[in-house]
Amino acid sequence: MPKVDSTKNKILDAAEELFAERGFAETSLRVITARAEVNLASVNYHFGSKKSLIQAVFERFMDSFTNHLMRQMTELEQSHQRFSVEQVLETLIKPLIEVDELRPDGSSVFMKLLGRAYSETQGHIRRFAMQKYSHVLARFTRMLHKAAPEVAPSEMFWRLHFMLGTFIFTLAGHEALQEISMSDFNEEVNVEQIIGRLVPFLAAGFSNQSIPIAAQSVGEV
Amino acid sequence: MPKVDSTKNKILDAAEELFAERGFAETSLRVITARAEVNLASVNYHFGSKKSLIQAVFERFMDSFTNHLMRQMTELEQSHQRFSVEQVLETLIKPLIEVDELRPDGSSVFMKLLGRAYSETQGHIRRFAMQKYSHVLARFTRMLHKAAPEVAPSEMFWRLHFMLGTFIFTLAGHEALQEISMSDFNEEVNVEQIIGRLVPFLAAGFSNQSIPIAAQSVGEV
DNA sequence: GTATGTTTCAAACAAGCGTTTAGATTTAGG
DNA sequence: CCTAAATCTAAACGCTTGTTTGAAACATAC
Repeated sequence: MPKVDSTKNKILDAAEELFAERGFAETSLRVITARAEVNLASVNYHFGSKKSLIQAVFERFMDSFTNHLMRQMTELEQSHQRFSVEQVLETLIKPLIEVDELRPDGSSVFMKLLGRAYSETQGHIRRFAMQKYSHVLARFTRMLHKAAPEVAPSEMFWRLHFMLGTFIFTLAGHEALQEISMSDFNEEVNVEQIIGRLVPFLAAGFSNQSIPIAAQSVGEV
Repeated sequence: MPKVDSTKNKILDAAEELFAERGFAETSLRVITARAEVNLASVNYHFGSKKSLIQAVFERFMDSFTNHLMRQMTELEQSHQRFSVEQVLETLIKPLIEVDELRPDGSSVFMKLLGRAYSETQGHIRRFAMQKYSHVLARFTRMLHKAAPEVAPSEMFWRLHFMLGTFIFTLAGHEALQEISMSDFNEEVNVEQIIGRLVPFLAAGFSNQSIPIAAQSVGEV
């Protein structure tokens, strides 16, 4: 797919930025088409409705991200017979960063958008994502299980979602945190450094042996 | 403050539920006043604007929560000379649960509302909260530092926000997760059990000794 | 009981929304 | 070059939004 400046793409680009900045409901089609420099009616012509546009925006960057991620997971599996939880988590880093570096301004639109999609609109996007990208999540889960077979499946489920939550939540709001960090500690940190702190934090939580409730059978892969 | 069924309170109660269910932007004053069984104009009469109403809703439950939390922290400080990270995190549990149990239907409105407030509206509520409740956060930070003095201040900052993120994110979306857990593992879990899994997970991450970048001085607990 | 201040109410307001329409313009194929 | 399909455009549609209005209802005090 060549990167053409078609009306459709101009709308997607503008919508992506604006949705990330202001949220879905708070962004009108008029400001989107104004920034994209296209006619108002073209949104409905090309996408049918605003709801479909939101989904199209979400799908475009999510496809890109999951493709990167799948490649990273394959790479890890092929290069290492055994791998750690930390290594599995690290497969997220490159895709997470590269998806944003493609953008012209380079401001991390992806993370903010993901945060919006997760919380907004009664979780309707979330359900869609769980369906369309379930195979990616399943593969990621399988790799985590291989890295830490001592964690029981149901416990694994919860810890995985704890990790996803932290990732999305932290990175979606990272700009505010970066500001505070700068003013409180005179410490300039970029997104990669935040992830660098985040991964060990999560890996430690994930691999934690103290199981709160009933311990299940400890199997093997 | 006696629990009066004043128009003002009826509006706050209805708005709280609806904001949690559907978000701020997606909830109109008309549905709020309809559920509250009051006149549409009374919102502007009592609160001035919708924006002020949102802030009033947020403030009411946040005040209640932070009061509980402050009491819990005092209790822990008075009963133990030394305490663990896990114990500090556990001070969150009761306030988190009790704030919701006050509600008539008992459905965890608080967590959902907090999630909304965190992500929505350009972080405008978040900034307001950081300002008004900064002393609570400061005290919580101080207690964490006392529990784990080996964690450097800047590292502490990040880990604290990782934890906050996970807490809010997980609990805001806990209903979806509970559903999945039910269908995938036939495991019925309540909010307390989720928190029961969450606390050790976070404590392990927080106390993690493997520091990613420059290793600081390693003290003692 | 009348006067004063507060609260409620139905109705209307202007503004913004997503969407539709119908005609102009551009594009592509024979 | 002509035709037919695809795309773009300005204008309007119907609807919902937050807010305002001015009178009615209520409460309180003298």
